[in-house]
Amino acid sequence: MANLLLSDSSLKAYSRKQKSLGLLCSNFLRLYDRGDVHSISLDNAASRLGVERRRIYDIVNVLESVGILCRKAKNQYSWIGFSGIPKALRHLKEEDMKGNNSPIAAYDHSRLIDEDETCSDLTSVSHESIPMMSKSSASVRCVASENRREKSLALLTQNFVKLFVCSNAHLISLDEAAKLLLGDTQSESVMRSKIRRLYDIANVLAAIHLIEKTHTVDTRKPAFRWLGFRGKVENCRAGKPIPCGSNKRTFGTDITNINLKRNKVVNSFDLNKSPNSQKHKHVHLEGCRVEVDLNQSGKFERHPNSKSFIFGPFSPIARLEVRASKNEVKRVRHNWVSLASTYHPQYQNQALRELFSHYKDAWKLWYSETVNRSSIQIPEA
DNA sequence: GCTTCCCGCCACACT
DNA sequence: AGTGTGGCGGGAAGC
Repeated sequence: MANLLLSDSSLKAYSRKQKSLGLLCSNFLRLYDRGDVHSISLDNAASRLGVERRRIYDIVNVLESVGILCRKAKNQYSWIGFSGIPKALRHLKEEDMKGNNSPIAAYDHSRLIDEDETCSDLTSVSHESIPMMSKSSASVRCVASENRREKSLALLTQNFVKLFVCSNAHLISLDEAAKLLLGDTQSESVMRSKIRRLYDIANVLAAIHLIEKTHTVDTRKPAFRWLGFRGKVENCRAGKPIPCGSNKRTFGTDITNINLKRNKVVNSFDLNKSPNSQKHKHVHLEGCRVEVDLNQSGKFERHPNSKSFIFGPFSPIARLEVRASKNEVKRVRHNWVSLASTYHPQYQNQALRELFSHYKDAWKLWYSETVNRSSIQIPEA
């Protein structure tokens, strides 16, 4: 089926870019993000987009995880749209607050939704789903199913999104995300395989502008920046051109990726703002890869021993955001405390639990020795 | 040479 | 048993 694309005479050589998951996702959205679409057939989507079903599964699993779609039945999905994202994100956050961090708790609701569900309220559906899961957990089949679910792209997506929405971090490197989500003691090949999945997820999330792919400032390692949902609904609606400033292709009428290139160099996320205002946006984002300028603002003092801490993915980097107001700085501090207090991922392997525990301890220490001017206490896990 | 990620095999789940 | 779903990793494009 995908070869239909290649049969086009205008396409001389194979190009991976033209078949990317991100591009396919954009076209998928363009196809279905219309007012009159309520139900989506995977077969229909695959044939209209000129790809194999397998690729559609990747997309719908990620989109469903962020509330854009909802599985209705075999081969059938309900279209919720971008308006479903805030609710889904809120749910993930609430779920995290309640301590439902385990991969199992972060259920795959696609399996559990009754066919009669309207999916109009993803949150309520989700909360119903969790107890259903535990009730049936005794069965062998469910154990096997859970095992599979633990590895699912949907769950990985949710946990990936949680890294941002539950910690208020807004820049996480690929390495860090992989370690947090997948563990760092597994074999090289397992890790490599899982990182492939992170790329898959990132490409879809980037296509809906929830994140953008970027690099860490210091090491130039690949990283993901959280753009969040705010203001994205209109800009992301399929069919609307991506404004200037982005090197992403603008989508014309061709829904099947032919002759269209993806450019991952620059993803404009704030499409109507100048570069300067984007800088400012970092402050306004609930961002915690804390772009709070310790050196220039003078609001924090760097502890002489702080360099000895290994903070892991949520390191309080020393780069400062000059324009951060006192309240913002205070809020950021509080966010970090909240992170340490509420983020208790249920890692399966001991080493990863220890790793996270180490990060957390390092953070507590750093916080208490350098910035703790308040009486906020970090409860024990 | 390393990173990124498309592709499709095939195991598992569902009907 | 047939079909749907999706984990997984090989390997090639891209850089």
